[in-house]
Amino acid sequence: MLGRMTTKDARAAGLARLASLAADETRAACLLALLDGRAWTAGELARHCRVAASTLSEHLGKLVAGGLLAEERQGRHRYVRLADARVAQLVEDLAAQVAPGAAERPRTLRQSGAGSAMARGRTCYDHLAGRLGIAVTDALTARGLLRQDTGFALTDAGLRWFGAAGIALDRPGRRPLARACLDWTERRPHLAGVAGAALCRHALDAGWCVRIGSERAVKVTEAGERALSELLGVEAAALR
Amino acid sequence: MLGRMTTKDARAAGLARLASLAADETRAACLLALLDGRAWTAGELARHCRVAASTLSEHLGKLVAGGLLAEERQGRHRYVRLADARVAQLVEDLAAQVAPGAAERPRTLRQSGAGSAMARGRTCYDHLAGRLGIAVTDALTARGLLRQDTGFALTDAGLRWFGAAGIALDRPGRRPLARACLDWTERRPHLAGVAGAALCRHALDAGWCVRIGSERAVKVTEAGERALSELLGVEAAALR
DNA sequence: CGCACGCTTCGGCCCTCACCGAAGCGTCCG
DNA sequence: CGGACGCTTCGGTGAGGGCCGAAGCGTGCG
Repeated sequence: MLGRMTTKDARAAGLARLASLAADETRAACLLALLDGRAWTAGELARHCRVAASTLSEHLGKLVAGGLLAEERQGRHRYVRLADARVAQLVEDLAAQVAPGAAERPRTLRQSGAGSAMARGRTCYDHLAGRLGIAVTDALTARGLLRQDTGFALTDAGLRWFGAAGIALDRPGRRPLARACLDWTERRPHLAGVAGAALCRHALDAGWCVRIGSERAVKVTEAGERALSELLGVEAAALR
Repeated sequence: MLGRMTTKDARAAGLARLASLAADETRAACLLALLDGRAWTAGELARHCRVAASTLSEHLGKLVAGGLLAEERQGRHRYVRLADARVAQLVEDLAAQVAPGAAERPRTLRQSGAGSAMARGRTCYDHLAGRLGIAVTDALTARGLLRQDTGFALTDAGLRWFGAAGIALDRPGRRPLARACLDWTERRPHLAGVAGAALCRHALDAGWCVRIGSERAVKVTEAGERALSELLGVEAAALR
């Protein structure tokens, strides 16, 4: 491997370097944990992964150097989060690829309890997932606001719906307005991209749903059930 | 890491195992080479990667066992190809993530020659890429056949266009009809998914373009220029 | 039939890297 | 100001894995 570098070699080396960041179980656990879109401290991640703080510190160094994580120092804390939506999508895609067959197996009661809260509704980086995310996506599709049969895009009626609901769709950079994200509990695509993020933010801001516990799970409020029913015709039963 | 397995640990372990398949430079080079969508023999890949046949044999074993590659034995040859479109998309996504900034650098004349043929037109697994792929995608968009502003989906007019052109859009399984694939030379999305694959196959079958050399590059024929101009209004200048 | 060829298996080498505990550094609080 | 706390650096250890050449096995050609 000592020959002069060709373009092809450089691409392969870059790909290998990127993949190696996720090729360690502890770093993979960090990436999955950070998929909730929030910033974690190094200590929280160390406890979550059950490794020494020193070990995790080295992992964070690599993930930050590799561009997958962004860090923010506050006092004696080191907060890290996924660098951007691109990275989040990549981790999601990788996790979705591995999921087939691995996710469903008997769990203990306590875990299945937490699991079912996650399955009901959760955030996936910056948008809604779980049965909640699917229900919203399906409702948008059924009402002709989102088109899934020929790809994945909002319709003109969909654009108007977001406007009427008072949900602004700012477009920063080249991020797509609507994108499909494979839901790993439901095994079906839910709405991601700018529209998914705006909808999730609005749902949290307007009190349609609230975060429960310190994890990614969210719970739909009564006001949220009313709003989703009125605006999208979502059945309350689809959220349980 | 000896505690009882939780669901979370299993997900992280699976993600790490998947990523580790691409975390080696030789295996990464194999995956990138196989992105042309064709089947390579083990020996071809070994020469391509400049490693001993025995080394490459072990790599292929891991990639096949990991589900990334499908193999087919014919006589004393072992042909391998990417397992399916999902895997191809994953490799593309990973490669696109690493590309920013790494792809453009001065090359030798010979390499830049090969590079410019690749940049003009090539296959990306099973669809068209390079300036050719972008030109087609842009033409579809300009004619209102493909919608990119609110996501990525064919329009009803687009569905009719495929029908009128005699290009069948069979939908095997859950693969999306239209999907955006980031072009690593043009840095913009081109058409992938069922429609992209059907269009590419039709272009090759109808002689709109032909493969040149033994690599991924393709060349638009005169008949292809006429057809693309008539059917989509693609300017010949956009293909050079 | 026998040799050439493509691929695989095996043994051994060496490098990489995840892990830990101890020690050090900076921040925050009492 | 001193101690608790969060994080980082460092040295050492051990496991894993990529690499090769040699040898083995099966296929296909002359």
